[in-house]
Order: sequence, then structure tokens, then C-alpha cells
Amino acid sequence: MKESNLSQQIEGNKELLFRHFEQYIRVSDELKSALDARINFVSFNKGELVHDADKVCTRSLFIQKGLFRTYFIKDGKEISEYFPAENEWSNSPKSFITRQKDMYYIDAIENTEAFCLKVDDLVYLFENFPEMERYSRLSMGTVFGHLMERIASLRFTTAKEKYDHFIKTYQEIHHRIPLGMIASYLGIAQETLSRIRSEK
Amino acid sequence: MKESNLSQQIEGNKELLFRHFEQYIRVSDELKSALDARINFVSFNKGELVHDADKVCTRSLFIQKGLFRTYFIKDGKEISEYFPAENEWSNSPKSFITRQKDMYYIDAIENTEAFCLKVDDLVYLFENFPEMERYSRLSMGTVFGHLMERIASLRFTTAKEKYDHFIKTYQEIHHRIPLGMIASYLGIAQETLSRIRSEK
DNA sequence: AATAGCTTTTGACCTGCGTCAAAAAATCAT
DNA sequence: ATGATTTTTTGACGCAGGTCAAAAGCTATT
Repeated sequence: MKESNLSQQIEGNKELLFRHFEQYIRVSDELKSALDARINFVSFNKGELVHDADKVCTRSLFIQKGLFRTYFIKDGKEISEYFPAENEWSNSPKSFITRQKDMYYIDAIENTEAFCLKVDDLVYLFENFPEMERYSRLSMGTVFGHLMERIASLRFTTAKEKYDHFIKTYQEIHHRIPLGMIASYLGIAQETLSRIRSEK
Repeated sequence: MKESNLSQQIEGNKELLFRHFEQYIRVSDELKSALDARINFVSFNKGELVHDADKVCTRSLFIQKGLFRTYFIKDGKEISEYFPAENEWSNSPKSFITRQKDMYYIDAIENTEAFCLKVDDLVYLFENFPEMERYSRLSMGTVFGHLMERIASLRFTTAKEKYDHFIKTYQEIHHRIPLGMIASYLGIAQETLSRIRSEK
């Protein structure tokens, strides 16, 4: 993992992050500079481990370019939980919130550039900018909806329907994710997914 | 549905609700009276429809005593989504947040007493009590965790494992919910659930 | 460009659980 | 209580999709 704070290219791109916040709240100049002072740039190579389940997750990464995989190990196999991509936050949610270890690993499916915000800094922002609480509440609502939809699509559906639903929710991204990881995300055998794909 | 605002028994019981808030935030006297002025008591008979998917969900109910079922219709069948019980909020989440219709119905599995808070009043509280934003963010975090666990337990598990997980998450409540509703919640056939139960 | 190490595909086989149907048990309304 | 309705149980059967095994394709490394 490389770090860097310099470079006008990077400064300029924080706009992307501000724009993300602005989907939910108005971002004042004070908030902007508070964010600016606490967020720094990180990058990962393809295959690199971003977060280890052996550790407490103390930072949240907002992906500017690239793709991660959140996964856990069950019976020695890697089960994909979620694929965080551009303009999304990525962390081990429960670990990040409770400051305890949790089961999730995160690694990079592609070379990835991201903005890093540490828990302690986030806490500072919550304390000093109530609009950040609102941002958090509202953006969680969005994710919430996705989780509920996903739960609905896991029950009472055939493997093919699960895959179709996946294509819909990940339409921009699905071709960047290896088949095996998609299968474990959907809870179906990779052989089955391979067969589903071949008959189209 | 019967309404009422009087009665010392009811006033006294709002303490339950305040205590719930206090798990996440400090509840000042000002907040208490603001809540008190905006929350009123409602009750439902067993089987009664609490929320209709044909309407926008404009209120959130905090259950004091009783049990609801949140469900939707798929291929003419009622599929249980969730069973809100004592000390939990119940609404049609997406509808409540976006003020648009959504697919969920809610009805009462038992005679149920609840506190009712309307969206507009909640918005007022958010505007005037930033700690309510925090409460909302933190309590959503809890629910979030449950949803993720549930997603994990829907994939790669046998019908029996799904049922065992259900018993664990609903340990206080599972015996109050009819078998058929549990089966649709888990995404298994009720015949299968009946067989699982009989071999114990 | 050749070897090693993954990932995906194809084939054969088998079982958990869904579906359909009907009986038994429980709940409700008069 | 008694008949009507709803819910649960039991049985028979079939298939979607899991498992195991091996071949075929890819990717990366020296």
C-alpha cells in the first residue's frame, strides 16, 4: 500500500467525494476543509489484502477507481459478501462500528485508488458536524434498501434468477468480477453458474 | 384500530420507549417532552391490517406489547419478510423514507399495543434535535448487522440450518409465529419445515 | 515460449427439498 | 358444542442443482 498527500491531481479528485456527500447533505466550506484535512489517498495493487479479519477495522475507504471484494471464510472456502466499487465506501461494517474483530476480509480485485478516513476522524466529524450524522443516516438508508432487496432475491428463486438479479444490481461491474467469486456471492456452485452462462 | 391519549397507564409506559432511545443517546427533558407531544398510543387486534402496500407508509410504530408480521405477495403467496416484536420499530422502511409506495404489508399476529410516530413529526425531531439523527444512525447500525447475518445464513445452508438460525435470532418469539409464516420467512416449503420440526 | 498455477468448463451421478395431493389437527364463528 | 375454515402433517414422486473428477483455457513468471 502506497500513501501520498501531495499532487494536485489527487487534491482535485476529492471533489468526487464531496459530490458524493452532496447527494445527501449540503457540504459547507468548513466541512470541506475538515474532511480535506482528515482524508488521505491510498492505493492497492490487484490481489492485495486491504483488510484482514484478524484485525479491527479502523478505517473506511471511499473508492475512486477500482474494485474490492469483501469476503469471509466458511469451511475453508472464500465466500464473497459484497463488491465495493467506484463511489462507494468499503470497510468491515460491524468491526468498524464496534471496534471489535469481525469475520470479513477485503482485498482488491483490481488496482484500486481510494480515499481513507479513520474511525477516530469520523467520530470527530460526527461530534463537530451534525450534518455528518444526517449524511450517515441517509446513506445507510440507501444501503439498507439494497440489503433488503438482496434478501428477497435469495429466497424462492432459482439459480438463474439469482444470477439475473445480480447482473441487474451490478450492471456496470459484473464483467470485472471472476465467475467463482460471483457464484459464492450468490450462494450457488460455480459449476452451476458456468452452465447458466453457457446457455445464453 | 383504537386510539387514545389519556390514561396514566399509557403515559407511564412511554418510559419504555425513552429507555430504548437511551440505549443509544442521552434523552434530555426537552427531547422527552417533544417526543411525548408527538407520540400517541394505538392498538390492533390479531389479524388486523396495520399497513397496506397500496398506501404510502407515513408512520412508524414502536411495539410495546404484541407481534407484527411484515410481508409481501409473490405469485399470490404471502412471503414473510420480518417479525417486529416488543421494543422494536415497525414500518415499511423504503416507503416510510421515500414517501412512495412499496411492496410490504404489515399485519398483527397478536393483539398489539404500540406507540405511533408520524414521518412529519420525525422530520421535525430530526430538524430540532440532532441527537435524533445520531440515534437513528446508531440504531440502524444494529439492524444492519442483523440483515448481514441473515444474508449469510440464507446462502450455503440446508433448510435445517436456516431453521436453527431462525430459532437463535428469534429465541423469545419463535413459538408465537405460525409455521407457515416461518417457512416463507426462511425461503423453504412449509412441508419441509414441518418435517424438520418433527424429527427432534 | 515453456512451465506452473489458477480459473472455468464439461460430464456423470446423486440427494435435499420442492410440488402435488390428501388426511389429520387446530382454530374460529355461530 | 358443532360444523366450517385454516393450518399442519404425512406420503409419493421428480428435478434443480450440489458434489466429485478431470479436461480445457487463462495468466503470470522466469
